[in-house]
Amino acid sequence: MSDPIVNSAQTSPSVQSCTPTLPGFTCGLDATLRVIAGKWKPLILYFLAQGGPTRYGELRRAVRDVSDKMLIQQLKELEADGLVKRTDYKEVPPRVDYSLTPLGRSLAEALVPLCSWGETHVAEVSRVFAQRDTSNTGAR
Amino acid sequence: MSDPIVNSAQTSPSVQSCTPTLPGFTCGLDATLRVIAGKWKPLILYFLAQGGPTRYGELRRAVRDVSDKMLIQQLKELEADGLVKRTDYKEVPPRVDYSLTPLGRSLAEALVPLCSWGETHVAEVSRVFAQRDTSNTGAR
DNA sequence: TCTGGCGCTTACCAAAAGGTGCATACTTGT
DNA sequence: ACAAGTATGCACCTTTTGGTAAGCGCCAGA
Repeated sequence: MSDPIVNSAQTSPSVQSCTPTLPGFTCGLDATLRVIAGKWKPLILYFLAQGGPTRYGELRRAVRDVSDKMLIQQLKELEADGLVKRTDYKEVPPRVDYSLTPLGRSLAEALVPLCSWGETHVAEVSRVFAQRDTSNTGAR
Repeated sequence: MSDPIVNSAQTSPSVQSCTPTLPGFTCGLDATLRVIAGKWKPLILYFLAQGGPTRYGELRRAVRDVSDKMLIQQLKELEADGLVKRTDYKEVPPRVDYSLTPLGRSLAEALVPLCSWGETHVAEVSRVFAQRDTSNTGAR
């Protein structure tokens, strides 16, 4: 029963700030991930962060390839989770817009590095995907 | 100073750095998200970033609730995508460990803000989930 | 009048994601 | 001898996710 794991930790140069025990989550990242789980949520948050209050239709066109069903659904969840605020101007042709709550805004800000990473490494990412597609004919 | 975010009061567009048109992606965030899609990938990356080279079993125990199938699968993808490196010491009782490539490390670093966000807002997040659970008996 | 847009809902389905459990080849501890 | 651990693979099956298509009430423009 002696511990066979000999972790020769050689001072990780960077990245180290995850509090070990949170109530219910393995770490802060875990908690965050559960909130932004969903194919479009990060994109929605990010878009709203950039554009300010946005009408449904605009959002729909901005987040490419999203369907009404999905967009509405994710927006509802984000709203229920207190990340976005829905404003319904009770007008004749429906008019509604969505904006970030302070909490949502803070999350959106935490997403910025991911966006930057993506921009910086588009080349690698593209290569990766090209490979994924050509390397097989059915799996995945 | 390195912080691009100018968090002013409100109604002002903070968060703005997403290059409008990338080849194939709607923006950098989109690209990133496709790479880290998968329930456990961010957690795996993050954990590896903290612990340095890690053996399979350790990882397995660290990322709570993950099954062998899933862990292996995601590790393979991460490896194929050039984010992690697998080292197989061809030993008698199998011994393998995983570590981040430079690319993987850079991504892991971009995840740090998300982790911090989660830590900072555990309270809110917990509330959200409690609500999700109690607010219904079948939907969602 | 017919068409189309607005914001949103619903029913129905296909695909993907993920879980369980068994198997492997070999070794070490009991 | 036997259970257990090590790193994976595989088959089977359930759950979740997401997409399609249709439609609704209302009004403006052709």
